[in-house]
Amino acid sequence: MASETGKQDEVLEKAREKFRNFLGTKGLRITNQRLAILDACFRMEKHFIAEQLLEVAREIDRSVSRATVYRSLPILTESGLVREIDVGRDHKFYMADRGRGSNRVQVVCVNCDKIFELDAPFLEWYANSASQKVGLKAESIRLQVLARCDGHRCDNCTGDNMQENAPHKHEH
Amino acid sequence: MASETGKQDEVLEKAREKFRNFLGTKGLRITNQRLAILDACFRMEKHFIAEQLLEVAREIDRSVSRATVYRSLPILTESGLVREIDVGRDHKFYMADRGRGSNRVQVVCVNCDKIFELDAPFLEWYANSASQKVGLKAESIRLQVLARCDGHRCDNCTGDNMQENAPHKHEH
DNA sequence: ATAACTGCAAACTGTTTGCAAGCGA
DNA sequence: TCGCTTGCAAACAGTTTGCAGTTAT
Repeated sequence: MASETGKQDEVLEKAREKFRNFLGTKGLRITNQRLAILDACFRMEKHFIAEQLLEVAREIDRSVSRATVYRSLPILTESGLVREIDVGRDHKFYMADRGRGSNRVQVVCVNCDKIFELDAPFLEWYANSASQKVGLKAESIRLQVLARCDGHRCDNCTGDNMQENAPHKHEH
Repeated sequence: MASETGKQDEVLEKAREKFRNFLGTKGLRITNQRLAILDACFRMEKHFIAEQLLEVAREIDRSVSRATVYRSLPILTESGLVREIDVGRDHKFYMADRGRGSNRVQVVCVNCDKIFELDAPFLEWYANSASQKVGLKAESIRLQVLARCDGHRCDNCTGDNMQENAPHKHEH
């Protein structure tokens, strides 16, 4: 448990440093609110929406406002520290990027709204291939499956939320 | 050209019939507005948004209102006559389903907002495989590539819109 | 010092909804 | 006739923005 916590701290420390660097490079200022929002992102184990982020960020710094959360999310996304995951539901989801990269499939349960993620290494190659076919240059890719737990509720519904994926290898 | 038009009429006639059947089966009523909206969908060559659909539907039946368009789209989608394509931009896009099925990739140009579509037959298999891994049952899948025309504008930007795809075979 | 940043509240945008009137079966 | 459908306008939800005060550099 101690080593777990230590590992998380290390991840957070790296993220903070990367964020400071990013802000510096871009000529943006390092503010308490931005740091609080970054920390909040990494406190979340799973995918989160802006409103939840606001809540957690406020636990860290009372002064954080909704507007600042919304203004910070694009910055965090651009810095690569946070991934935006739009599954076409009501809200956009976000998730701290803990180094898994973005070649992933999201399996979204339409019953419980939870998001599972799986690795899909072939995605990058595929994006390039498809873009080239129409004369464009790939920038990002998104592969999502809407699915449901037929009748019985899925593990995720009943138990707690382990949607923070299990990597798998099969890529055909 | 005559044969082209003839073919389109045939497609439309089939769509109307399918729609009538669907409505009947579901105990929904066949109204002029719903028929006008269906026709409008098939008048659009490319992807469209609700507002554009309203405009065209009104050319067919002056009385069609925005509310009815929004209320009809889910019905049309459920009937399989129209596909909903959410690319995570501001609007949702829709497109009449002319029998190509839904195993397709969308390549979205971030410069001109146009959507190219390509066949991706492996998608269905992949959706099932991924869903199974997390214990769910696949319902629909979505594969999208955001891309840009690096520097020069893409064919689609300059010319007219041929985003109504070119099928391709490569599926690895 | 000064330009970037912030919170607040109002504005926006696409979509949904309540309601009374209309109309298909 | 009966109740599903409709148009209208108001409501909604998530997000963005203008502004005046605050703060990092």
